[in-house]
Amino acid sequence: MEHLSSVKNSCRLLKFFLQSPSKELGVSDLSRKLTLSKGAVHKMLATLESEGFIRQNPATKQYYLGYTLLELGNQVLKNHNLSDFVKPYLERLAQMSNELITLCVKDERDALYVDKIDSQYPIRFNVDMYRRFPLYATSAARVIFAHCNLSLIDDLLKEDIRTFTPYSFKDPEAIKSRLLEIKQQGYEMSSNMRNVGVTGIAAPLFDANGEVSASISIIGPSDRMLPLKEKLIGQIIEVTKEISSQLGYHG
Amino acid sequence: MEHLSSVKNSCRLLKFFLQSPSKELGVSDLSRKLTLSKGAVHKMLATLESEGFIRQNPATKQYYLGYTLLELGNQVLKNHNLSDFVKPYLERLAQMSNELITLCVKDERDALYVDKIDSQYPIRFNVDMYRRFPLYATSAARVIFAHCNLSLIDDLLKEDIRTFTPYSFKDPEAIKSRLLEIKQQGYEMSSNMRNVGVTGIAAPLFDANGEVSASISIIGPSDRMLPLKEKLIGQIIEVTKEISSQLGYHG
DNA sequence: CGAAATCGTTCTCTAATAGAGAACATCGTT
DNA sequence: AACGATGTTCTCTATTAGAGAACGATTTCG
Repeated sequence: MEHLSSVKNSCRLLKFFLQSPSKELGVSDLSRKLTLSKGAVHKMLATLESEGFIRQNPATKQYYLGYTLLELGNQVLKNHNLSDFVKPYLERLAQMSNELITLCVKDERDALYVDKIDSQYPIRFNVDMYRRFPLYATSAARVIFAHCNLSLIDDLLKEDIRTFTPYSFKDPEAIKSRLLEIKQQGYEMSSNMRNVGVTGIAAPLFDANGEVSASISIIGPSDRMLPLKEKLIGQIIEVTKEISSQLGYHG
Repeated sequence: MEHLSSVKNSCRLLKFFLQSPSKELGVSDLSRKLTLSKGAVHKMLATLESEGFIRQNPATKQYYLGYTLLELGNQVLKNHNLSDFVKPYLERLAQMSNELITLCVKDERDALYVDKIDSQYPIRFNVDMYRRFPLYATSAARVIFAHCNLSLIDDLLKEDIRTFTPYSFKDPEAIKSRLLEIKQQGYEMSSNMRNVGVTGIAAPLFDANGEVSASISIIGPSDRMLPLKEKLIGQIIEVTKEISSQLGYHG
């Protein structure tokens, strides 16, 4: 099955803005990074601009992401029924713990947070919403990862492991055995993996088919989280079980 | 200048999800609506799926917008400095009026709300964020429209006027003369144009070049807004003048 | 229950074009 | 003034985009 090359390259172009530190990018820069000719990149940009996906700064002649992408991104959120369904449960957890509560979903080989309720503490942890990260990187992601096919797990762990702190997993085998643990005990708790001094507790959401494609987590400073860990683990398991059964899961 | 046809068609395909009532669309449906062959649409969808812009529901075989678009849309918001800059002023207006405050921007021939602060009243008006609408449709948009080139104005008013209520403008000449009024008095106030029983008051933001590409508005139920209109007009003009001068405008 | 319609997918084929590369115009810098 | 960077425009051909037909699998309906 062949893909449309120019479409694929345009998608790569747009996504390049996600990993670029500057919000405006030039033709030459893009052509180098994407290893495409300047002419080709220019034609792609012109086409994307005509559809509102890209705009050009008249002053700098450089290009930036257009509002049409904002419209489309918002549509993705609107389509996402799970958030609406889960929201009341997140709020309940937030009230019980007063820490950051997140809803995390899987997308192919990545995970991302699609909803959250912030803690009310003056010192609180914050997550980047709507940004991809590896399935092994955070508690919320790992608890989903643990329920994935073994083939996906092996496949992903074959690649280079991205570490975020000195305490992050870096050995594929260590991750794999942790995933087994997670699956057995039904939740995941970890500290310092993604951010030093931060502890996350996460539990999976099962849908009617018994599949796990989302998770809920409580995240906060370790000094507040660890003393309450038994209580928090109990709460998150209770709530996620209730959601799963509401989703039609009989496990 | 030729555009890349497959890229253009893929953009059209993605945008079609914005105007579709259902969040999942099939190949046949899309091919009919876009007047493209099923084979071509299928190839586009497969390519977009490989880049995370589209996903397929295995159960229904239909397609829906992917999380990558959420990432990109979020990036657009992050890049948008104006919101950060303007936010404190919006909050000030919100405190003063306790009605919905919006930040509206122009994008080509459309306008969209990119930021807002909700009213605290139990009965309050709400706007769709990040959705395009015509430059003549709302107070917030018209106050921007009034400062556009005459060529753009004439161009846009040549097309069919979309009306939203029985009170919406539908005559191009009426709109044009209203735009002159707006430009002269420096603000716009209107009722029932977009939603019956709703009144909006809007004033433009001038940048350092004296251009208007954004506006701020106060929107609420007419029965609360109208008795206070002098006060509200004064407040919004005061605040927008302050923002404009902070943006480097000396007018 | 079986026929017919509709679906998504795959295939073939050629007219159309995507993309490399060179040339050009316009900057700001040295 | 010359240079190096940019964005833009051009030419040209190997590639491919997209129409249309055919496929198997579902679903619909008589």
